[in-house]
Amino acid sequence: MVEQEKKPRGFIRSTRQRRVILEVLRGTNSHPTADWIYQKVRDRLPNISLGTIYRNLKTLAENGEVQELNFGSTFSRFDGNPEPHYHFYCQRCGRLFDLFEIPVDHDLTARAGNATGWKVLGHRLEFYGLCGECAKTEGQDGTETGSLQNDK
Amino acid sequence: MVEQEKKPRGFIRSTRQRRVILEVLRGTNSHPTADWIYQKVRDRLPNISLGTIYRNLKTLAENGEVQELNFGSTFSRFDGNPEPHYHFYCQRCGRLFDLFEIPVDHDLTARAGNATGWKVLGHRLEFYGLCGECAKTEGQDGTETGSLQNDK
DNA sequence: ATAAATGCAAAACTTTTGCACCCGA
DNA sequence: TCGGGTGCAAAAGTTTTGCATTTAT
Repeated sequence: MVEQEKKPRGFIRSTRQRRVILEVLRGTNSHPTADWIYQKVRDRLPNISLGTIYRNLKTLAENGEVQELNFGSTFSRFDGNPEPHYHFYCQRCGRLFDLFEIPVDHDLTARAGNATGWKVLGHRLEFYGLCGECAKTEGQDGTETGSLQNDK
Repeated sequence: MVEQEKKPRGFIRSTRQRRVILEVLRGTNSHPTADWIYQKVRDRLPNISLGTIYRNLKTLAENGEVQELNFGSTFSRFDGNPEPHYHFYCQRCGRLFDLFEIPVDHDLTARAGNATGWKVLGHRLEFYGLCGECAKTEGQDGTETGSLQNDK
């Protein structure tokens, strides 16, 4: 039950559902959940099913069109930007931000390979703390940012 | 339903269940799942319930006794070593290894704070690829490399 | 034509929770 | 004593899957 490596499909069809899912995901930088994407896509394709959302997100991730992120939660979030980059997670409001300011350090991957002798292909890096908005209100209750946290 | 910041409890009791869970987790470097821990603990406490495992793992994590890891899967793995360190995930066999060879770079956290102006408290870093054993047998069973987003 | 993709619903899995009872400090 | 902890079972939340049907190529 551990998630293994995934192999890209031979060829993948261009379906209306797949196209809309990709457009929705490319059109936000909020790193949404599958269910959030489902709700958005339903505005344009009312009959789409949640299973199709999941199947397509998996296919798109396997083909490098989107990224699946599994930081600090029981559910996945998706990133429409397939380019490797780092993230920042606000542990107060729960939002996930791109952190383009720190460039991806490919040397780090190489160093890990040299240090272990293994085939290290890449790395994932996520920062955490309080985002600008939440840092301002630090010390206050913290449950009052509820409107922001539910991206789903 | 995004996981928020957790505040340590005032004081936590030392119960038989909590003690055994911690011993089991400290006694392995395999970064096990809650269910694996449950099976192990049951050898010594046959009546323990899975709910108690989860409640204690959460409490222990909140108090800095263990770490919860959420890399690349829908379920959590736990690390009995509370000291910050990096990990390596083998995408072939699914095992998660400690990577003590690369020391934690606290400067990275500081750089992210400077770059964003936010309150960056730390970071999580995980490498992925093929471990020594799996690299040897690469290409044997149709499990291809390169499906995940590699560094370029 | 035919293999991939979809919709629907059920199932699988992981994790949380309500509640009565128990136990450690 | 008494509030935290436990066991049990049910529920919640996320993701996967079987199957008949549709659709892209």
